[in-house]
Amino acid sequence: MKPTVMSLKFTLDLKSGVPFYKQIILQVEMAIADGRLATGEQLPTVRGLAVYLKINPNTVARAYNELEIRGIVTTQQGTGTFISTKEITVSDIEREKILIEITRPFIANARAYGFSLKEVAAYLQSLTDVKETNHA
Amino acid sequence: MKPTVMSLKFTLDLKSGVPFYKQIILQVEMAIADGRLATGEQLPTVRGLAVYLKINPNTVARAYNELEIRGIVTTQQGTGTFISTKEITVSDIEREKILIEITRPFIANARAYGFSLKEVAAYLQSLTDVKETNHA
DNA sequence: CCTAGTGTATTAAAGTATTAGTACAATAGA
DNA sequence: TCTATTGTACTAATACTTTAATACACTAGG
Repeated sequence: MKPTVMSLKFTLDLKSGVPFYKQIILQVEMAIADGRLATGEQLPTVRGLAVYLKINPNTVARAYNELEIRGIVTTQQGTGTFISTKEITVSDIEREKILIEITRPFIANARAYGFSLKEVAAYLQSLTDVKETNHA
Repeated sequence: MKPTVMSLKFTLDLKSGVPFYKQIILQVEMAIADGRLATGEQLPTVRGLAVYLKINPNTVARAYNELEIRGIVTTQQGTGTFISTKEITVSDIEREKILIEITRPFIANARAYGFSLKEVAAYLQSLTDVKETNHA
């Protein structure tokens, strides 16, 4: 059975200010993350989802395009859009870039509060010690 | 001696596509993170930096405003903009509370990007190793 | 009180992002 | 091949973002 739009429960928050295509991306990513969409499975068609959400097909297509750029889905004109069978792998360099990006403002903030880098690092380290006893 | 624009080496990349005000925010954050700007120190004045970068004062002001919203700087009309000094006279317990408060969203963010706590802690640790060789 | 220096508010121009309308193109299967 | 189904391209309308011009308001020091 083909995955239906309904089974994925797509919704749009019109008041959030978040662009429709970004909301779609987010919901696809979440559906993959919690297993509602498995690798190889077909996404709702561009038109099908567009009709269901009462938006233009191009908006859905844009979401799918960005997901393809990120390597999350594969699209085939005339056939459909599918969850990539490949693992989502960003390069180590890309990954480090992201880590730097999100860490920088945190460190700036911590220092603004009078914490030294060393102190913050030690705290983070102490947290890992705690967590390790819980699970993986 | 008041901190000068020159001593912080502000620059704008006109071709990057990154908004000027975001570039300024980034450079202030980095200056704090690596110790070139300490708590209590004054940032370049809105006008001073605007003239130096050949942009409108409002653009600098916008950067400073966002930094204030993030709690990184404090502005006083007629006086200047300063790196926040929120540290004073809090107990160790209060201090740890603050650290937990500011660390929690950071960890949440990092995990949302697929980084494990261990991984983040290790990265922070690696940063301290570098910085320690420089100064306090 | 005045003045030089500081940040702020208002408005407008230009660029960019977002979405939709419409038409086109590729694929699979009868 | 034919046709229904799939994604795509192009264009334009609208809203948002970014920056600047200009004028205003607060503060410290003489």
